[in-house]
Amino acid sequence: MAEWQRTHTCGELRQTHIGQTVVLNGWVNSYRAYNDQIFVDLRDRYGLTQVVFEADHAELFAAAGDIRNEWVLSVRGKVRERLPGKHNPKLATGDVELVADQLHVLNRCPPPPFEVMSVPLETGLGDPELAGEDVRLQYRYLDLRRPTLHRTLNLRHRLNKVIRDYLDTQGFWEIETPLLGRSTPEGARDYLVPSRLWRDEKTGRPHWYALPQSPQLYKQLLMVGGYDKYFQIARCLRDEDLRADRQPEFTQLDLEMSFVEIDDVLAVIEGLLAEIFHKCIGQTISLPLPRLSYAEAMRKYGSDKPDLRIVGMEIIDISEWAGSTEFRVFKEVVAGGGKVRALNMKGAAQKFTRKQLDDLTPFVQQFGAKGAAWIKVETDKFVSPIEKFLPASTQQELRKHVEAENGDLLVIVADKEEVICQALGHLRTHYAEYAGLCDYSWGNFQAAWIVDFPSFIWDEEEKRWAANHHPFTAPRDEDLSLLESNPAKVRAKAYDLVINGYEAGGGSIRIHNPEVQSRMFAVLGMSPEQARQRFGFLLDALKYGAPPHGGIALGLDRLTMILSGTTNIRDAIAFPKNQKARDLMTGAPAAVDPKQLRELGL
RNA sequence: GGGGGCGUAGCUCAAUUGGUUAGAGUACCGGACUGUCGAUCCGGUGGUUGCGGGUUCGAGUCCCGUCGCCCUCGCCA
Repeated sequence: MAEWQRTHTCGELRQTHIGQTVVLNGWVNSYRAYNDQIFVDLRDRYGLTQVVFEADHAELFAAAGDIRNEWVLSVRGKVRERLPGKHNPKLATGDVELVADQLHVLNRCPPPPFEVMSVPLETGLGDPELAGEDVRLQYRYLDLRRPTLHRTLNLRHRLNKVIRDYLDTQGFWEIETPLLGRSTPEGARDYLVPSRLWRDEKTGRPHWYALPQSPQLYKQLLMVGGYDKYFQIARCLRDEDLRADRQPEFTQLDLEMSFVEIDDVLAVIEGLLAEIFHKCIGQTISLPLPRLSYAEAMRKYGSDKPDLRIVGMEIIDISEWAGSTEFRVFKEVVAGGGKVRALNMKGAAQKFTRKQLDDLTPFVQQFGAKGAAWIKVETDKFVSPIEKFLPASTQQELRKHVEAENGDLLVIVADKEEVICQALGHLRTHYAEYAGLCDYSWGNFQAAWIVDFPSFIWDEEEKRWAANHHPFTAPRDEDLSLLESNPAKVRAKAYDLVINGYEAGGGSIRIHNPEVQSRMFAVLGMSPEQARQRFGFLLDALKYGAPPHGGIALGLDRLTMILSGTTNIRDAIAFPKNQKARDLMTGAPAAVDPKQLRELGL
């Protein structure tokens, strides 16, 4: 071992080490210089240790005077107990300090573009004056030194390990699938990779691989291949616009099982989740998770990924009541086939000023609604701009129907059903915290399954039915007969895992019957020839004895984000891209050498 | 592609109604200091107010354009 190499980490030294000569390696977190002594806090992945340089060691002391933040040091010295009253309870190593007798500067560091220095996690003070995210992304290797990111990536490591260990005990095999595949239509935009060896004979242009949006097709083929319990921690790529919880490349736990129905898949994932919560963050979750139908989620929460941390803020259909009132706006919407629904914010009436109530209308207009009516419910009356249209008996009926109590605030939107869901759903999440009807503190995890999704949604642009999940998702057996006659009513054997308002995963039971698969393509307006051209290999495979099968994929970046308590997916990824899909550190995407392009025929 | 927010010192921010030489904290440089620990105290360096144009006696501030970053709608089976 080289003399500069560490014998201990910076989070390790305790009173039991007093008197020992040790070597620490690490980065300078901060330094405090006096006439006759210099304190340096040395930081590594494991913690922070105070190093003291004393003036009686003249040469060493002079060298230590040059030390600046983020230098990489090796310090040898003797561990000693701190002076009485000088112990630092904020540090795990705060009872001791290292008195230096030898210093190796392993590397210097210019003043960094932003301050990395961080107070230890155990102080709970967090990172002071965190620099802007774009600067931190440009110097990601510096940002990664912060203990917060160390902690998140450690959590992510444990998540991966727990998944592998648990699924192994359940008999799953981890199998890799190709990154270079064939572009298939439907779904997200592909990232394409040109082939150097193959090109189109007519145009001379290269043929293309597509990077996987998910290993969907391969995992179904593995089922046909007899690998009845498969999983993979797989990178997926989609060339679509980004969000706070979406990256162009992301990681999924991809999983598939044969000879199963919905309950079998959900049971495996519930077992895995319990293990994850227990082993990654020391929490217990109660099983089984609640299941909500898509229809119910939309009706009560206006969303297929409701945040169930919000309580006392449900949407209630009041169409029947509204249609019978003398208020023209309501009557006309109901007569025209629309709906009227109210969001009841329990006990929130007094929190909203007149201005804030007036601002509800522009808020819902973002989602296509014409306006929002509000009612402050008081013991003996309604306070509302539409109060004059509602005689006392009518008010009484509404009060009873929505179970309104003194102090509740009702927000009413009359429109097409989708518009109401959008408007009131967003209203619910947007105002929950202000209305005091949610607990967003870390540790409150509300998970649920959303089931019974519709198989199809109408694509207005293309004037055809489109697969809501994907075209291989099996319809519920009892809905098969509606496939041709009433596609809108067909429910899929699909399920989403929703945690705290995020879609953490989703999957389905697949179609294993070629005849059903053909009918499915027909509904989607795809001719047998088209289907054959696009998915021929899968259709062939289904013919050659495909077992009934189904699976799920969990978004591990999102899961890490949720478990670590951040709302930014970039905080859960070591080297993320920004909102325009750029890597600010490497500068990707970038132009390439024309020679490379010529080789590819581009 | 649409909507919103932001852009001032290396970093985090301030700057009254459009009005004097654009300030502070931190980092950096120099000095002081016998135990600090997000050290403290004194002094100093540091600015094309993202960029371009316009209005005005006068623009960090108002207008137009443009670039960048964030949030969001569309999009993401």
